[in-house]
Amino acid sequence: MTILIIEDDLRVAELLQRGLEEQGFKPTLAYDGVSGKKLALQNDYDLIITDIILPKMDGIDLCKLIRQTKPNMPIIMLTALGTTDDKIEGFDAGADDYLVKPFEMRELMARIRALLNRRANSTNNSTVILNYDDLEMNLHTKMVKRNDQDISLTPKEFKLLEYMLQNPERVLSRSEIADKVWDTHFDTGTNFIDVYINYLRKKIDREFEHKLIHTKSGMGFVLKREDS
Amino acid sequence: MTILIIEDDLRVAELLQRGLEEQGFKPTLAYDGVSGKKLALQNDYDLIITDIILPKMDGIDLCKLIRQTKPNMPIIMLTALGTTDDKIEGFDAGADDYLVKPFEMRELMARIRALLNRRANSTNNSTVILNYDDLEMNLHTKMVKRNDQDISLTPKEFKLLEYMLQNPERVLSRSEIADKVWDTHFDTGTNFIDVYINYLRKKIDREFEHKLIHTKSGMGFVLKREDS
DNA sequence: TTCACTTTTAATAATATTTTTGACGTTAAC
DNA sequence: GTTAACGTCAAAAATATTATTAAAAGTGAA
Repeated sequence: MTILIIEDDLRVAELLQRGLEEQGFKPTLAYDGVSGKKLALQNDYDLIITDIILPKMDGIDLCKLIRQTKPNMPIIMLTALGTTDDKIEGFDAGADDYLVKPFEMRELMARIRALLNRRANSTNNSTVILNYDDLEMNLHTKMVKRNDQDISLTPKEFKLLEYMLQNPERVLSRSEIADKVWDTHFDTGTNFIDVYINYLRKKIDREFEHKLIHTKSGMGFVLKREDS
Repeated sequence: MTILIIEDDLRVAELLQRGLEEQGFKPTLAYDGVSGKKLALQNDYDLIITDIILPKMDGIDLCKLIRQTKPNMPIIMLTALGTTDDKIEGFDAGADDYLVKPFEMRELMARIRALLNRRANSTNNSTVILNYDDLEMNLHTKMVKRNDQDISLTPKEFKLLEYMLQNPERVLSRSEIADKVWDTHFDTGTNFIDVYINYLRKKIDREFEHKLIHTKSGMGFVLKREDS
């Protein structure tokens, strides 16, 4: 979960950054309205936290601008301006929540969670994602990641890994793989499956501490967490 | 817009009722948790405002119960309990917002509007400007910019890029592109999509350091930030 | 109609992927 | 321990896919 923090007070910014990191979020900092706007429009954050009083462009205008292109972006205003008029101005600009400084970090976290939960529920997630350990395959976008790192696969590699992810922790024999991934029922006499397993290992396991693809000698291959 | 108010303090309940009616909402009142629950589950309100301290069933349990069957129902907690722990308990129960008494009616109204707007926005998408990285497309003026530099596209180029901007970071197959951009369901046997991708690359990527259009051999094309 | 521009087609060059091969390392049964 | 069978992996060969042109065909405004 990535969060953009737009805040010119360094002390507050760093406090927020640390707090969010502790909760497992990935915060990015911007110190003025213009660079905040640029970051907000050019990247896909899950949430934006902005101060109102900022150099170059204030949080109200910034919020309106972001709303034009990203009407669903969750935005929290976090500011010292605490009158009801200030709050109404913030909400009218398109803020989803408004918190007055000084605030308690725990309350901010609760409000962030409430906002993100709502979005997770409302967006119709029809994308199919296959998961195993820190390996992730999105069948809709055709993207594969391990530990949040993009991995590019060729079509055959993709299809093989897809089959393994559909059958995790199960030993898949060569003939079964040939059947399901290559649609071929006869042995061509070559070891093309071994070669492809090797390609996958290079891309998926080589750079990582714990391996996911294991050989069961005489039987086939398994996608599995630990060696056994 | 119908709103359910669950509040046992008659004075507050009537104040809310009057205030909401003035703003054009149609409020319904419940004076204890059990009847509030019954109303909430049997009717389709647009929003629920509930106190925490209530006869028969408290607002926390009530909120959890409603969430089980109506995960997207906007719920605001409005209560005298103002510690951070109270707020966190409220949000954890599934509240979308939490306001401490005494409150200003105008702030409550602003928060109600923010909550309802967000729901309205999440259903109908009326974005005028499409963004990805430093690429920007204005559907209204038909202007395309990269890094603030104007780019002129032909109608087909524009439609293709629009489709890619609507599906960033997703591999789009040729047949899908043919479907959505050319409205053709059959393979003409020619490589017109490749030609158009090439046109787009010339205008959008050629002069820039980091490329945005990438080929996934055997799969299709992606609009994406870094190479992978 | 002509002109300027856009779209489509098609041929060829450039890349990428898939398959085969074979040398070498491991493993497990005897 | 020896020795087949099995597994690994780099590289070559065979295919398949994609990029780049240029030219032909279509389109709409003056």
